[in-house]
Amino acid sequence: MTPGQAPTPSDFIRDIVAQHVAEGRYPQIHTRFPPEPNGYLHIGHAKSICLNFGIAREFGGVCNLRMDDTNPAKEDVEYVDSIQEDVNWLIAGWADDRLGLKLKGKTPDKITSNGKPDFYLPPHREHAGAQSAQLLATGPDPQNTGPALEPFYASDYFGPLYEYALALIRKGKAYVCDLTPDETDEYRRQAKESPFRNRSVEENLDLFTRMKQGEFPDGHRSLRAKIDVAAPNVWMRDPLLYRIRHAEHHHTGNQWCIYPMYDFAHCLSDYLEGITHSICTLEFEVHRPLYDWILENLDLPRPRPHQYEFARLNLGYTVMSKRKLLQLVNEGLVAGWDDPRLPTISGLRRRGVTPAALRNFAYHIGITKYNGLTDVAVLEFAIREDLNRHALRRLAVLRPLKVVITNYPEGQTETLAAVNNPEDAAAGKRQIPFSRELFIERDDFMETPPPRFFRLKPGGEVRLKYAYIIQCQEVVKDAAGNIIELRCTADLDSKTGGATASRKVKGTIHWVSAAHALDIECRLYDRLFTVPEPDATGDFKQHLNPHSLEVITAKAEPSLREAQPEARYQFERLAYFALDKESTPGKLVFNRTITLKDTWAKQAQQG
RNA sequence: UGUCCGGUGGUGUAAAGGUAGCACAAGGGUCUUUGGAGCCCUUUGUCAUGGUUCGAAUCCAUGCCGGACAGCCA
Repeated sequence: MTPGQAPTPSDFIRDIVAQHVAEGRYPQIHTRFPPEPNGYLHIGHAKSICLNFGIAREFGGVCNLRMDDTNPAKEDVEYVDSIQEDVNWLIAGWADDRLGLKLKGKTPDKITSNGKPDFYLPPHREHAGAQSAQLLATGPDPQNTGPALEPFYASDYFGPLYEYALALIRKGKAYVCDLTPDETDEYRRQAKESPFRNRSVEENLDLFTRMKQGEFPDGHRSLRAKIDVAAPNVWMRDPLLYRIRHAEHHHTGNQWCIYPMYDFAHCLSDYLEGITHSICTLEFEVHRPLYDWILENLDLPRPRPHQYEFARLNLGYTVMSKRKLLQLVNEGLVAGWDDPRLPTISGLRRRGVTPAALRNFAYHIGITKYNGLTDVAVLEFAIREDLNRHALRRLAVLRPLKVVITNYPEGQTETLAAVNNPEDAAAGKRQIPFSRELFIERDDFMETPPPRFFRLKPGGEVRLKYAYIIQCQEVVKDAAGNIIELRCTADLDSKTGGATASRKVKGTIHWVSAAHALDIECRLYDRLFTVPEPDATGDFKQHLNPHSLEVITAKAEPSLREAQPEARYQFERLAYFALDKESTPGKLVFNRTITLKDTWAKQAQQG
């Protein structure tokens, strides 16, 4: 969907935000997108990005990008970098002016709000529009004197978070527990109080300080909220707030050996940044009472954020969990996180899917609390819709069959005008060479065709796109009986402007001039799995599609030599393609993004 | 098992007590120098049973079905 003409989406979360805006509840709407840097972003994250940035965009707000990095064991800067790149790519030209960033290295300010001590870290205000996206993607521009910006990091809040933990202890609302992990689980299951639950404030303070100082090994003590061990919601049964991890953190190094849990860190990170609407997926619904409890039990002087949940995306014929994606990558079942068969944002990008198509997809699937399975056809439609409007048309033959035009002079070449995009007159025209020897698609010829086969057959006529009507006179075979060449005659008056140009023939096929054709590598991708729900039962890997990638050498019209990485191409009558990052001038490599709809294939299949 | 959340054509989503609509998919037609795109048409739905009401997808009750959670992961 092109920016500006997109209809404004409507869903239950936007309804809530709209109501808050109407009530004037907040000076500005502030959302956030908080991935954990422990894997690459996928199309499910794209849904969330479109929601959070979309809301910021539609209601004049800001959306912070935040690394939710409270677990040093799983996180890595590689992921931080990829997340920034993917977010930047997806929102560029659409919501990049809503992107909330902060000055590099900045941590929350200790301020006074409404007469009380407070911590606060608002987005840097000076950045605007594409500049911020640029900074995010590539770091500071040497020509730009502006400050370097970076995303927010939950790990930048470890200091304030520690203070909040202390405050909870002082209020008698948190305690240090010596139970082992297994014991803790068992006690919680049985709704039993920890024997350490009623330690004095002084003892808790002492123990927690010593936890921080590194006196105890991993797992030997934890900080727990003192709520209700018999609460029906298990998350309220004295949940852990802090655990001991003697591990190096990608962002804070060796500064800490205690790390806050998600529940403690997330609500307070939202608060610190001034988030108004904290939107997450359904699995956090049962955590909401805890989210609220923590914020309510600290004396926070500014308005508290609130959490809202929506259903995560499930898409047919793929897997979405980071664990499974990581497994595919680590076991070499795909060629890295940006393998074009993966539903990762980087994979989709490499495959040739555009940000607009992804945003359009997000618009079409909507936002609800119903946990369903979205048909891949919806994604495919969104991709085709965008590519159809913008892709440049080119002629290429994937599986070549030689054709000789016997009445066309040997050695003669002429150039024919071809339309770049019938959907967009402004895309102009290009020249393509024609000569006596051509390649056509093997599929476009059948010696004994079924009824309604409108392509070339012995004695039959067909239009060569942008060129002549030809008639097949002779089928040449090798000793084994394979068709190796077709000898045809052309109606030399039938090209555009000619006497017989308007003659009606049923079929039109694509072609390339043999002498001028470029050899290009085409990577033909198909769905990664053979079943709609690979992870429904058993091992998802047993459903991998063995034919998810086929590499072929195709023959292409010479203008493709100038193919651009950011451009999209439609090889007419076949599919959309985009240049792969491994392409070089000496060896052009194209990824098939998606095939054209093929009603003939469907018809042929049905018999 | 407990807690929470859901259930509208094949799929995804609208309808805030008043004509069940949209998109994708499927089928048919039209057009076409892409069997693409476009345009037109068609099929298919409120989980069940009661209740409230002039009127229920919507409110209430019960039942049924599905999902999430029950990590010192997020």
